[in-house]
Amino acid sequence: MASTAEATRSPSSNNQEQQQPPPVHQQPIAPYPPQFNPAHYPSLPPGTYPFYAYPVQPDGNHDPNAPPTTGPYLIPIPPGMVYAYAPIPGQVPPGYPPFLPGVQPPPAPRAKRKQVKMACTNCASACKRCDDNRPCERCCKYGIADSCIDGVRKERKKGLKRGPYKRKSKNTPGEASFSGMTPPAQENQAEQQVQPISYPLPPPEGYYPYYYPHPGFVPAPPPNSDGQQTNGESASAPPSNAPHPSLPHPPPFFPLHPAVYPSYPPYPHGGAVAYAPPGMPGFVPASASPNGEQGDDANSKGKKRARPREENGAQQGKKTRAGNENGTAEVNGANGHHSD
DNA sequence: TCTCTCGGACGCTCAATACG
DNA sequence: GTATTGAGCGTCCGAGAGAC
Ligand SMILES: [Zn+2]
Ligand SMILES: [Zn+2]
Repeated sequence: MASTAEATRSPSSNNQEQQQPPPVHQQPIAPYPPQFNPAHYPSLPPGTYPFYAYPVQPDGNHDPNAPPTTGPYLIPIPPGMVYAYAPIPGQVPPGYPPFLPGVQPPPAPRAKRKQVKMACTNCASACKRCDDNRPCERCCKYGIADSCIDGVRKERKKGLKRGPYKRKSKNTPGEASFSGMTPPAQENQAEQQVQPISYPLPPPEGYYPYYYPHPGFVPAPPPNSDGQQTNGESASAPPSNAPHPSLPHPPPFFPLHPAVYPSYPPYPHGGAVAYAPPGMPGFVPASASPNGEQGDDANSKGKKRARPREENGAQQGKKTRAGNENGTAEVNGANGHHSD
C-alpha cells in the first residue's frame, strides 16, 4: 500500500496537497457511505474504530513491538469508509497515532505461548525458554553447550479411569463460524446478531476479522456530462485502472491506480488480510494468494510476547488444574518441579 | 545489571470416552 | 471406526533474591 498518510484518495485527487486534511486518525468516523451497501457488511459493533496497520518484519512477521519503520500505515482509503478491528487489539505501538478519542479498542487477546517439544535439561531445570537447536541458544549463551541435551519424557500413565465426559455440542446454528474470530467485546453482546460467516482464509493468529471495501476499489466517480457513469475503461482512465471483471457494469467501485496504491504490504505475503462477506463481487481478499497459503504457521506463530498475567483464573475456559493449587503439586511426579 | 530460583500459568499430547 | 474430551506431564513467564 502506499505507506503513510501521503497515500490517500482516489486517482483523481492530484491537487489535494494544498489542502492537507488532518491525519486520518484525527478525522471523525462516518458511517459507511451510501455507495457501500451496508447490507453487505456485518453491522458494526460498538467500539469499532479506524484500522491501523503496522509494518511487517523482514521475515514476514508482523511484530507490534518492533520499532516503527516508516511510520504509521493507514488504510489509504478516504476516512469513514474503513471500520475494522485492530489487527493487534488493544495496542498502539509507541510512536503511532492513538486510537480515536473516546473509542475503546477491544481488549487484546492473550497471546498463546509456543513451547518447544523438548527443552534441554539445562533450560528445563532453570525453567527457561529453550529452542530446538542443540546446543540451544541459552546454553550457548551461558557457555554450557556441552551439557545441552534433551531430557527424557516420562511415559504417561495408562489405565486411569476418568468418568463420563461432558459433551459440549459443536456450533449450533446461528453461532457457528464467527466464534473464535470475534473480538471478545463483541462476543459478549447478545443483541449483536452475528451471522455465520465463513472466511475464505483464516486470519493469522491473533488477528481479528475486519471489514472494509476492498483496498483496490474506490467509489465510482460521479456521472460525466453525458450523464453516463464513467468507468475505468474510459479514455480518461489508464488501462491498468480497469474494474475488476467480477464487478457489475457499470462498476460500483473503481480500482485504484496501481501507481498510487502499488501494493498492500502491511500484512504477510504483501497483501492485506481482508475478509469480505460471502457473495460480494469484487471483494476479494487482497492477499488471497493463488496458492491459498496464508496465515500459516511460518508467519503467524512464535512472535508474540507480553502475556498479561494479572487476571488469575479468569481464563477463557481454560481448564483448572485440580490438585495442583493446594500443595499437592508433586502428585504422580507431575509438574516435577525443581525436585532435588 | 545479570543470573539464578521457583511458583504456578498454561501448552501439548494422547488415553479415555463418546458416538455414528 | 473417528471425534472429542480432559488430564498428565511438560515448558517457561515473570517476580524476587542474591551476586557482582
Ligand atoms: Zn535449552
Ligand atoms: Zn541447552
